[in-house]
Amino acid sequence: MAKELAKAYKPSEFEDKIYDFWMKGNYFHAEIDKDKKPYTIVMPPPNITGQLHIGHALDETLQDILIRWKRMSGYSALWLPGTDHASIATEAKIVEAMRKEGISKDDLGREKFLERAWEWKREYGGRITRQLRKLGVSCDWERERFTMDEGCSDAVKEVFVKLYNEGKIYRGNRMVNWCPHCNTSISDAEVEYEEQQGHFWHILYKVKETGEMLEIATTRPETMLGDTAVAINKDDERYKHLHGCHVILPLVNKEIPIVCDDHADMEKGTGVVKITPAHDPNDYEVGQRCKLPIVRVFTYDGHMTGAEDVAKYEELKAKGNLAENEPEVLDCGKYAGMTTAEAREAVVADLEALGILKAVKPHTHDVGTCYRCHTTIEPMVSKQWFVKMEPLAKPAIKAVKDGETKFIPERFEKIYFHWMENIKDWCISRQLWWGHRIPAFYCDECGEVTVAKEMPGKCSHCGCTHLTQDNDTLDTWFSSALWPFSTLGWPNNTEELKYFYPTSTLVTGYDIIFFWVARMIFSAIEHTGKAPFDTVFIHGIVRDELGRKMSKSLGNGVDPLEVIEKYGADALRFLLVTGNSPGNDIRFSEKRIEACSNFANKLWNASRYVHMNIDDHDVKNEIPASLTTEDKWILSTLNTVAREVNENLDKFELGIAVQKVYEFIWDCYCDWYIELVKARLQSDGEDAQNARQVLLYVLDQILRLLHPFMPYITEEIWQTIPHEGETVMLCDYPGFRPELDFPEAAAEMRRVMDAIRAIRNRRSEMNVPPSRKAKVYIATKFPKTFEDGSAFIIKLASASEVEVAGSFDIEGAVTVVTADAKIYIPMEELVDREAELARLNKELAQVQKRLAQSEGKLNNQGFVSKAPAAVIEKVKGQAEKEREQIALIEAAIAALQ
RNA sequence: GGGAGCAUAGCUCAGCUGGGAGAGCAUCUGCCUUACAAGCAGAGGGUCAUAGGUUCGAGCCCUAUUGUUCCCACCA
Repeated sequence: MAKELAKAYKPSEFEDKIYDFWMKGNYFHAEIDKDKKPYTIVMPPPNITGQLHIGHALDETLQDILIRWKRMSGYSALWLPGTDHASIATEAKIVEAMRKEGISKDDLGREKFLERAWEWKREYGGRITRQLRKLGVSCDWERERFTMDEGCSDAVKEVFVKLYNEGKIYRGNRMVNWCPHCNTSISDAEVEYEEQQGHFWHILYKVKETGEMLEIATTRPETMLGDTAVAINKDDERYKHLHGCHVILPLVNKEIPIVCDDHADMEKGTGVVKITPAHDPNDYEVGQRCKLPIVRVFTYDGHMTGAEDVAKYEELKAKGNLAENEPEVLDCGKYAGMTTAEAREAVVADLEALGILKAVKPHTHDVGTCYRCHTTIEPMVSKQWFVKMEPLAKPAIKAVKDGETKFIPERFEKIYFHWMENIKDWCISRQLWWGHRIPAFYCDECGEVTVAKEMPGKCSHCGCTHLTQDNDTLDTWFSSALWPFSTLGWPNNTEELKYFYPTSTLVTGYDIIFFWVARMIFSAIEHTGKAPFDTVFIHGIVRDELGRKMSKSLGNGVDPLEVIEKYGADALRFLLVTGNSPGNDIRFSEKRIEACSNFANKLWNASRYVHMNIDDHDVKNEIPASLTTEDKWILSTLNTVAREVNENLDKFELGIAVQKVYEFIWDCYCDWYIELVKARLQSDGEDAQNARQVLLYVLDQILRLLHPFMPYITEEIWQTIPHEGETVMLCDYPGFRPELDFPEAAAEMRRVMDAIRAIRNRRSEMNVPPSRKAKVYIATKFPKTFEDGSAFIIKLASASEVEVAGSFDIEGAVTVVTADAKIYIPMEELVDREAELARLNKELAQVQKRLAQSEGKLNNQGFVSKAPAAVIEKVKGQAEKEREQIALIEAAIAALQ
C-alpha cells in the first residue's frame, strides 16, 4: 500500500489498487461469529444480461454504506451478492443472436438451446459483477450466488412441490396476459399500461327476434369474430323487451344470445356490450357467469386462427383431452392468418361495406404492454400454472401491519397493502426455456400429472413409466422471491441460515416493490415462518439534469463507469447520498459531481498538510495529556458529530449523516482547526507535538467516519498515516466518548470564533485588505477567554495587537458587537461617521426586533404556562443576550455622536 | 376512477418526533495567507404554492384549493 500521499488527488490512480488490496485481505468475508451480532443484507441480484447503470450505482452504494458502517460497528456484517438469470431478458438476447445467424429455437431444440444459454451466461454473467466492483462494493464474493445454481434451483423445486401438495399451486385454463412477441404468458405485475390513440367503432348487430339493430361500441372490432353473446343490464328499461332474444353476429352470421349481466353499464355508451370471453378479461368473467362458450380467434403469436388451428383443437377433443375452460377455435376464413392489426382493418372495411358501421370516434385509452418488449398484451385464455394468492397474502399483510418488517419511508407500506389486498392469483408458468423448468410430469398414458422434485419412476396415478416433464419454466420472480433464504442454504437448516437469517435490511427501489419485495415477504413467511428482513429501505430513481427518467431512447443515460473514470467512485457515491432523503428521486448533474469531487480533493489536501507536519516528527496517533482550548473544541465537536452520525444512520438518514461529516471536515477541521493550530505547529517543543497528535487523531477519526461513504480515498490516506491494524475498513467506527467531551472549552472557543468572524465581516464590508493590520480592543465579561484567544484573533482577523478589558473609552473607532464582546477597531481614517451610525442603527433595530419577539413570548401567559421549561429557559437566555447586545450597541452609537 | 409524492434562495435540494429558515451551485466584493484558486475571507438573496384551521407557538399537524410527478384500476 501507499506509504506517501501523492501530490494531487487522482482517484483513478489508486481505486482499483485498493479494491485488490481489500480482496487480498479477504476483508469482505463474513463468518459466523457467536460473539458478534449478525447484520445481513442480500443484494438485489442484477440481471446477468445487465450492464451497470446509475440505478445500480445508487442501490449498491446505499447497501455498501450500511454494511461498512455495521462492520466497523462490531457486527458480523454479511453482504451476500449474486445475479439473476432473468429468463425473459436473457432468452430474448439469445434468440436475437440466433436470429442473426438464421436459426430459431425450434431448429436448435431445447437441450442445445440451453447449452448455448449457459455458454452465454459463462461469458457475460460476470460482467455486471465486475462492473459493480468499481464502485467499491464490499460484498462477500465467496458467497456469491446465482438464481439458477444448484442450491437455488433446489429451493425452487422444494417450494413448488410443497405449494402444490398444499393446494396452493394449481394448473388451469384462465385468462392471462399474453405477449405475442415474447410468446409467453406474463403476470399481472409485468403488464405496463401505456396511453394509446385508438377508436371506438360503433357496429350494428341485428336482433333475430325483433329485427331491430342494436348499436354496440368496441375498441377492438377484430375480436368480434369470437363474440359469444352481447350483454345488457337486466334493469335497463330500453332493452327489457330483448331479454332472452338473440343477435346475428355479423361477418360470422352466427346466432348468439343476449344476456343480462351487471358488467353492462346503463350509463355508458349504448348500454349494450359485445362479449368475447376468449380475448377480454371482463368478457371472460361474464362468460363464466353466464356459462358462455369461449371462442378463440387469435393464435398465440398474434395472428387470426384458421383451419389448421381448428384441426388441432378437434384432435384434442377427439382424444378426450379437453381441459376445463379449453377455448373452442374458430376458422376465421378470409381473415385467417392475418395479423390482428391487419384483421382489424379488414373487418372494419367489411362492416362498412355492409353498411353496419355506424360511426368511428377517436378514443384515447390505456393499453397493456409487455414490460420487457412493450408489445401490446393480448389477453388470452390459456392453460397455465398459478399460485393461489389469498392464503399467502394474508400473513404477509399481517407481518407488515405488526411491524415485523417495516418500510422506510413508511408511506410505501400503503402501496404494499393496497397491492397485497387486491392481489389475484399469480401466473407463474412461462413458455420459455431459460429458467427453472416446472417440476410437473405428465403421464403419457393417463395424462395425469405428478409433481415431484425429480422425474418420478412411474406415474403416481396409473403406474405407467412413461412420463414427460412440463415444457414450461417458472417466472423469474418465482426464484428471486426465495433469494433471502435460498442463498443461505434453505431448505437445509444450515448454520448460515440460523445465524444470518432473517436478514436485516433490504435496499431497493420503489419500482420493484410488487415484483420482488412483496413476493419475498409472502414466500419467506410461507416457507421459513419468518419475514425475510427487518427493514425495507426504499430509494428513488436517478434522473437526468432536467429531471427526466434516464432511458435508452432519450439517450440521456449517465454511464457510472464513465463518471468513475473521470471523477472517481468516491465522488459518485458521495453524489448519490448527499442531499437526498429516503424514497425520493435524485437528479444527476455535472455541477454536483464536481462539488463532490472538490470535497474529496479538500480532504486530500488537508491530509497532505497533516503529513507535512508529522512526517519528520515521531507522532503517535493518540490524544495528548495536555489539551488546549482549540483542541478541546475540535474533540468535543467531533464527539457530537460522531454521536449524531450514528443516530442518523440508525434512522437510515444517510443524506443527513454524510452532510454532517462533510461539514465537520470542511468547516470545522479544515477551515478552523487547521488554521487555529498553524502557529503552534511552527513553534517548538511539547506544544507543537501535542498539536500534531490532535491533528493526526482527528484526521484518523475523520477517515473512519467518512469511510462508509467514500471508501477509497479514506483507505488511501489512512494507509499513509501512522496507524494500527491493516485497513481502515476494520477500524472501530467513531462514537461518543464522554472523556472527550469539553462543553465549556468548546463554548469559550466559540466566543473567540464569533469575534473573529465579526471582525472579518466588518473589515470586509469596509474593503480593508488583510495586509492592513489594526489593533483590536475587546471589551468583554470574559477577559480570560479573549486573552487566551488573542493569538487567534491576531492571526485570523488581521489584528496587529489585541487588548482585552472590561470596558474601554474609545472614540472614532469601528465598532463590532458580538453576543459576548464589544470590539473596537481604531481605523479612524476609514471611519465614515454617518455610515457607521447608519449601520449601528440598523443592527440595533434588528436586535430590538428580536428582543421584542422574545419578550412577547415571555409576557404571553399561554407560552409561560404551557411551553416546556427548557424552551422557556432558552428564550429567557436569548432575551438577556439581546438586552446586553442592545446596551453595547447603544453605547457605541453614543460614542460616535 | 382510486391512491401517493412533491411545491422552501436565481438553479438543484436538505430541514429528524412543531420551539428563532440551511447547504451546494450561480451572483457580487476582497484575497495567490507557506494543504488546497478544485482554494480562503465576506455579502446579497426566501409572505417556506394559496386559503382556512388546531396550538402559547406551524416550513413541519388538520381541511380545502391550485400546479406538478408518479402508482394502481376491467371501463365496452
